[in-house]
Amino acid sequence: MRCYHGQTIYDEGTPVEYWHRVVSGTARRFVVRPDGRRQIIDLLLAGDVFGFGARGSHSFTAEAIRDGTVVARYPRSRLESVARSDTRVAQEVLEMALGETGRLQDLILILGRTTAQEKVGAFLLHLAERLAGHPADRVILPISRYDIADYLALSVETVSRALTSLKRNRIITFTGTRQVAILDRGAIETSNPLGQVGDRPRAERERMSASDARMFDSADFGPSRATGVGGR
Amino acid sequence: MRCYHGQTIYDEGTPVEYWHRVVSGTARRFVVRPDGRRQIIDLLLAGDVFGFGARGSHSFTAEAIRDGTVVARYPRSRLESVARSDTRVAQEVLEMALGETGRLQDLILILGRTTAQEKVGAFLLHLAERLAGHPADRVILPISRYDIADYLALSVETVSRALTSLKRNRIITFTGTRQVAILDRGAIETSNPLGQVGDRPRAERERMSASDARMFDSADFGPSRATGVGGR
DNA sequence: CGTATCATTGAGCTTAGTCAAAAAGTGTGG
DNA sequence: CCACACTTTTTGACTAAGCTCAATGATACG
Repeated sequence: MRCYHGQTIYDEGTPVEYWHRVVSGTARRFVVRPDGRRQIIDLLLAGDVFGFGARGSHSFTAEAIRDGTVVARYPRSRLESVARSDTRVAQEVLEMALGETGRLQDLILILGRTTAQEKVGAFLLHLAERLAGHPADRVILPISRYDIADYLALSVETVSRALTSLKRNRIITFTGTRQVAILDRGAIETSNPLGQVGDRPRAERERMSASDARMFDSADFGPSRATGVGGR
Repeated sequence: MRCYHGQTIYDEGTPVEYWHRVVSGTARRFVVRPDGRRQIIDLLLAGDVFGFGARGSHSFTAEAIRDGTVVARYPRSRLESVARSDTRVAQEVLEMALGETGRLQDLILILGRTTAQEKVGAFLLHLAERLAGHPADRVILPISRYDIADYLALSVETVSRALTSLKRNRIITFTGTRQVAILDRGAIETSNPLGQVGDRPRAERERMSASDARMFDSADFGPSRATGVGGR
């Protein structure tokens, strides 16, 4: 199945009939909220398998991003009957599902970052690694700033400004609007809103102390004494 | 395995030896960033299966939240050998993996919301549904405001303010600090930073136009003409 | 009844969103 | 080959929302 830019692969709400794999090109899974905002929840690159989340109907719409994107479809019923008889196939099916899980976890980690610069920086590292198959310091962005914005839950302007800022701070460079070179990987990975590193402000100081204290306190008592709603 | 508040179920970086299921109680999977900030990427309630993401070693730490949380462990090797011979088990294993995927997708949708009030509101609906097994209007929060904050990537203060604000707007009520009643479900689901609804500002007006135009333009030409890096 | 933790509220500051417009690519047809 | 139309990207000014720091209640536990 060869797709053009923006072509729908499957629609939200339609029954799950196939499993899909991106052979080449780029695609996205997304929802459009009632307020018209689009949220991309999964960015699909060559080799990625997708579209088996819900057993009933699709929770998201899938679209090709780049012209010429090729997507392979496997009939669900056939794949599952084969999996029933061949456990190696069943194993592979599971592996593919885990691949999707991994992508979603990565996105959650990126979305959890505080500043736009961190999000965009983490996204670049993530994308570079996925495209190259290993950590790399050059990326050719297969998607527009708009797509990045909808993927990171930021506005386009903020994405653009974050990129400019990263460039000004010599953390990345551009060899073209969509060609990025990562200069200072460490600055992205350990980046901290206030620039300082290694202070361990909150989790250790305030929150972990609770768990730690309790762990040491009650370790000898074994499995606790009370459960009442509200934890401790 | 009966756990106390804050007890580690498995540690980040350790090999994956078991699959886990929450029998009763509540648990969390999280990472602690270099800056000390904790990010919860998965909230685990009774019945949830977890801990099979990476095949090598765990990417996250798992901890019990409430005293008396009971977690069952299934040796990975045994489960997999059984799955190899029994395809029904293999099928179930896949179902469980899909359950995790669903939770992650839900979180991404929540994190993608713009305002704190929307995030917290969506979280309440999500939690109510998971706890009751169906959409419900009463929730007893099994976790603290701190946990909510780390789950939604907000500060505790903002979570607290969002709850107060939802209460002031008669969208929720409290019958206790951790007991919430949802009064106006619609106000949460369609909530919009500016209060207006149904305008479809951006995706339709600016972005979709691109895809739509191209779809109509090139639909008859079939699989496109150019692919060059950078798409359109 | 102290002593933690958990929860709420206030003041000031930083950051991202919004609105608006200009600049830089990209492809098309004359 | 160049001018035009369109999209993508960047930048500016202003506004609004969340984070930080700080302090004050509320609640559970020993």
